[in-house]
Amino acid sequence: MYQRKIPIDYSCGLSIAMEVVGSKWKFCILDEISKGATRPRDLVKEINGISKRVLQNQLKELEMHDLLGKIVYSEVPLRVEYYLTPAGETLMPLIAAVNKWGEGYAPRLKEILEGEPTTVPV
Amino acid sequence: MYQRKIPIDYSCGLSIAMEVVGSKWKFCILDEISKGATRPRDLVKEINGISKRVLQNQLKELEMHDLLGKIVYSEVPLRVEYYLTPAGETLMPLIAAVNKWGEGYAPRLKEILEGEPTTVPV
DNA sequence: CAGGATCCGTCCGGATACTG
DNA sequence: CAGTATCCGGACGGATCCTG
Repeated sequence: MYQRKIPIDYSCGLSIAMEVVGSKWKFCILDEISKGATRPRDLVKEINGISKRVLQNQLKELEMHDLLGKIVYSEVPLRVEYYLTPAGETLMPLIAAVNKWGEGYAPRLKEILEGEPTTVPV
Repeated sequence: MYQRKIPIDYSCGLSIAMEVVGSKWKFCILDEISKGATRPRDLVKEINGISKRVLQNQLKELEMHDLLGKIVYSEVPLRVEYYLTPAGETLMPLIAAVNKWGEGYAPRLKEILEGEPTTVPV
């Protein structure tokens, strides 16, 4: 199993939050699930650039942290649906805020990454 | 240099945000700087578990993304101070919200990680 | 389809040493 | 003190195969 090098600082909200949702994908996953993409297959399809394997890991962690729940339908082929737990729901306003911030920041990032092509390249 | 596997989706706020602040340490760094720990040495001291090397990387990225600015005083020994840019300031409400969420979630995480020791161990 | 296991290359990050 | 470079072991993640 995974062993932390340093113990969690329960007194620091940021540490806690980063421990639980501080990864590149979790907000996206929670967001997509809230929008109705409840099955792993759909999530892989909807989330830009995530692989099946990484998704599975993230889902497992989110479930372990009680942010996601899971229903297994014993059908053939197998069907599984994830849903937001009450704890997961509490993240939605945060995710919305982060999303909004990102939208506002987008032009700046674009400028930074693509530079100012003031002169037309030959 | 660093080459993305997949192009950034500028239309998705979450993608943008994760690209820029989606790492374990950046919120902590910005938070500490806003609290007055402006020098790298202080940041290493204040931030639980970060190494000098990783800090330098994160500072460089934050500066590159225009969330942090930097003043170099030509003293001996050298002194450098980082500060929040206006763009960096726009993150503060978000960081506060994340921090607050983490505080609220802390008890649950503790319960999950440390289990329920209902019976007293010998 | 969900998801676990394995192989294996890549990259991250700690330790260390050096410069201005 | 701040910042960069190098070495190097370990973790991460893609590709693939297999099961229920």
